[in-house]
Amino acid sequence: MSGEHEKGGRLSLLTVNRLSLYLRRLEALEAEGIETVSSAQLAQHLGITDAQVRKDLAALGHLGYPGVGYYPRELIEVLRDTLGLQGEWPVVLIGAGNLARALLKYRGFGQRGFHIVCVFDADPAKIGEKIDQWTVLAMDRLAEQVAAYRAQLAIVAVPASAAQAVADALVACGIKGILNFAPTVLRVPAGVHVVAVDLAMQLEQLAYLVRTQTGTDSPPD
Amino acid sequence: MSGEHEKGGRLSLLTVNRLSLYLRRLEALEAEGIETVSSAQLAQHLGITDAQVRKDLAALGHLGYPGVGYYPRELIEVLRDTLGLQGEWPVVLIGAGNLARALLKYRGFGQRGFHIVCVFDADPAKIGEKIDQWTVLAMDRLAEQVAAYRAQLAIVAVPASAAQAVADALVACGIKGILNFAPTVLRVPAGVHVVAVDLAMQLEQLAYLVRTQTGTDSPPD
DNA sequence: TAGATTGTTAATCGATTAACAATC
DNA sequence: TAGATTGTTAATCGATTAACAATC
Repeated sequence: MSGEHEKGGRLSLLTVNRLSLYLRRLEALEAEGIETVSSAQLAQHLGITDAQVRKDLAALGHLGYPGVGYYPRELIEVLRDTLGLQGEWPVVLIGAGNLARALLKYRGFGQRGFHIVCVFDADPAKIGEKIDQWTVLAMDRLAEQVAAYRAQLAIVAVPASAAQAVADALVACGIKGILNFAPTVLRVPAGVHVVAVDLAMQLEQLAYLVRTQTGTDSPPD
Repeated sequence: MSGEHEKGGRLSLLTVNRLSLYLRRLEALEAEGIETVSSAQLAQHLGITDAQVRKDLAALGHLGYPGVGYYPRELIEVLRDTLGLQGEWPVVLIGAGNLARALLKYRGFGQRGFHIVCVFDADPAKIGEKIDQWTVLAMDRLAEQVAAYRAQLAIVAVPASAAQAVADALVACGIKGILNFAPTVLRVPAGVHVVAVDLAMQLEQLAYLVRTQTGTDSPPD
């Protein structure tokens, strides 16, 4: 219905991530009532080159107007379409610990059409517990719920020691994408995707940047 | 004292991230009592090529033994040194909402020498509140605490609308690295580093992967 | 010695940028 | 028309991989 001759799933993940950032910025601009925006303006906001912005957007079609720029309203539509954000995505959450609870309350997912439909935990003490609108379910009800909601995405927020077994169970249920918060590498078969959010690794990266640029040779103290 | 002729701060961030993953794997191997490991074994675990592993590790010195492999014990030492994990890193946390609380309880940071030394929030209702060992402080005490702990790193876990002002305050205090959880692009001066953990973006990336590989053209329902 | 594995080179691959004709 | 800005090409830059001599 929309985006007839899309340019396929050929976008690199680096590009896809930038598209997410463009989308967010464009939504803010539209909310401000801005009518047009140039590649140079978008680029400056994100701290990248204008050529990069044009190349990324040109991959989605002829969306810009020479001499004018881009219309946020039009671009938002195409970006949502490209990123698959026009529909709703049911997501199952595995884990009911501190991080999982924070993710349940995070508003950012819902804004993008991602809805956590149920929460699971292996700990018998947590089963049946109410967290806002959710009730923690036992792991043996995973397959049934994934099927009922036709969920393709899962968030794994369990300890590293349990993560691989959880991933195996998710794959067995037909889950196709896993957002993994456990600090471990998950092995999944081809056709299943894992995106890792590795908090300690990110902090290590930051520490490396600071330590190697500051000129200070070691952390203080 | 350690790592005399280090090969400098020339490592790309992609490499640094892989070093973090090698380190974690090597620690697990050492705990299992494994004496040697080859680049091929490390590569298989991470799903990358053995040439990549050797190239990454060769950048840190001649650490491998032809015909033998690498000794986890030795490599761990060098990796910790390279990543700046030999000392302790005091970190200030801005925000005392759900995500911030989850981060306070996250054990993974402490294992790597990152310690959250204090927590700040702008909401007067939260000031003085006790969260485990921490007491939520007012933002006007930021400069004093950053100086007292000689903190160089900060974690920003506040709403997007407040994030830039928080970043500005952190920069003014001399913070050199910011781990940003707010879904917004932070502008900071040269010499200050930002690493973004953008949860919605990561989920969008996953949705893109699933949608473009499954053959399904749109999310279910 | 034979077998295993490294470190490194050269080749490949992919992503970014500069530049500019085409367009409005 | 003059000015602004796109889409795209070619050049550049950087990261990954294959291959293999050197090493133990």
